Amino acid sequence: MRDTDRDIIRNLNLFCDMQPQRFEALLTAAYAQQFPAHVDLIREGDPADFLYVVLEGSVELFSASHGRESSMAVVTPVSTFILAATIKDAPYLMSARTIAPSKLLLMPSRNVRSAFDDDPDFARAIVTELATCYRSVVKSMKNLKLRTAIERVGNYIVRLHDKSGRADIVELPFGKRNLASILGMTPENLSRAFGALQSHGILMDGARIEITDRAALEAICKPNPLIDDPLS
Amino acid sequence: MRDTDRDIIRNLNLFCDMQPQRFEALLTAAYAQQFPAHVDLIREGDPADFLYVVLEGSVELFSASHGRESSMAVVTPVSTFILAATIKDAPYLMSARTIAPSKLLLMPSRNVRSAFDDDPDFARAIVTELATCYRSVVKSMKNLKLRTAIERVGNYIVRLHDKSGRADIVELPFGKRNLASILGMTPENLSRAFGALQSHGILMDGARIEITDRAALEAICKPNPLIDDPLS
DNA sequence: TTCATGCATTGATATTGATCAATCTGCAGT
DNA sequence: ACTGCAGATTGATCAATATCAATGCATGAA
Repeated sequence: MRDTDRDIIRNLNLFCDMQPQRFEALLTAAYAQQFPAHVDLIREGDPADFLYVVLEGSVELFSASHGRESSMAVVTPVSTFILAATIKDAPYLMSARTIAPSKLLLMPSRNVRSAFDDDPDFARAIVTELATCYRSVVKSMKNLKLRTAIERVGNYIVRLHDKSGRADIVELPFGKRNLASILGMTPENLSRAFGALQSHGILMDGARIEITDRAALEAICKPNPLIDDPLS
Repeated sequence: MRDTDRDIIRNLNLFCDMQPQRFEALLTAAYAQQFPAHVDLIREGDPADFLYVVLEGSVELFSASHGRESSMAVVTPVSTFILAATIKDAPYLMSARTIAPSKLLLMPSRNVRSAFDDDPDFARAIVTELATCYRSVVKSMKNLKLRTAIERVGNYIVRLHDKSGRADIVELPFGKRNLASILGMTPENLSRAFGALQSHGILMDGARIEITDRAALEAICKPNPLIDDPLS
């Protein structure tokens, strides 16, 4: 593994408090690998053999049942995914595939679990990480249950706007097909929602969105920090 | 606090590995309290001053935003709620109210956090608990995104049936209004879903449900262990 | 008992969002 | 450049679910 990757991982909240020799041991058992876009990584129901860290690119977590399929989340650098399955030594609840060429780190779950048993600092870091993941799913669920499709799309744009430091123009970080599924709607409806929002402060141009009237946008989509704020 | 309560709490996965004196310290700072039905316990956005344990009764976790409201989960004895907020010292993401007369244990969050800092065994127990909570929300989300209203209702009945040890007749553990909200639909639609399922292996009578043809019920609602199985 | 209240049910209708179909666009590969 | 393909858009229609309204049915209080 390249030293730059090593340092990036080392600086993750999850690993930064680990005892150095434990961290090295964990890394020795792990390996980084480059994947092309649209490659299946894991399949729900399979045993959780590895904990994954996204170093570059992006990964879609999705789930399917009886012919239907839905995206649950997109994981971007630098964060882990399927930590809960790894910890519980339980089957994955979600499948994963790359949506862009991606560099991933694979850590054998057994090693993660034993590090977690031996290193109280690591265990604590995992608690915090899991609590954050939990709260983030709860927020997604509130987003789904308490909002209409248009509100979900509007708030997604508001968040993008904030993440960009309120730039006039923001760009969708992945395809509309994926976004629609994440937001719990069909691509057709996402398209129509974008259309409808153009009279409420935005201007679409392909994957680029110009925010022309933030106040109007907020008026229509009613942001709520207890749903949208990634912190808190 | 009564000794029986003490023993019940002590036997929770979350607390059973704690060092005895830490457990006692935690309990000393905590207090049990009886609440009538339909009492508001916490409001989303408030600081997480206490970790709650449901000893008796049942508690609804719900959330509201701009006039809409939705139940997220019902917590029954013996389990904790809002653990993630307590750990992160972050505001509650959900509100809580009793739906039946309930006995609750309130543990000051500061004490929980310091026990978690000092006691590696407790920290590990919390990890497991949080991982379980996380996976349970993910399952709820899959349930919502991958299924129709009727399938959600059907699978809810299948789960009830299993929990009862496959008794011929099961009883809804709380009101249909709450159930509808949990399952992401209106009470009217829940009513209609029950009606529709009567031609698929069940027989409704108020809050009592007779399962007359489990196979027919499963055929219509297509259970999936990666959504419905509380373990795994 | 009687009333009032809240929940459940039922039917009619409205709205939302999904599906289907056709077209368009932009990019990758040749 | 051309071709082919996947994704995006648009419109028409359909299905699912919500809303509104009316009624019925319990339960508990007076």
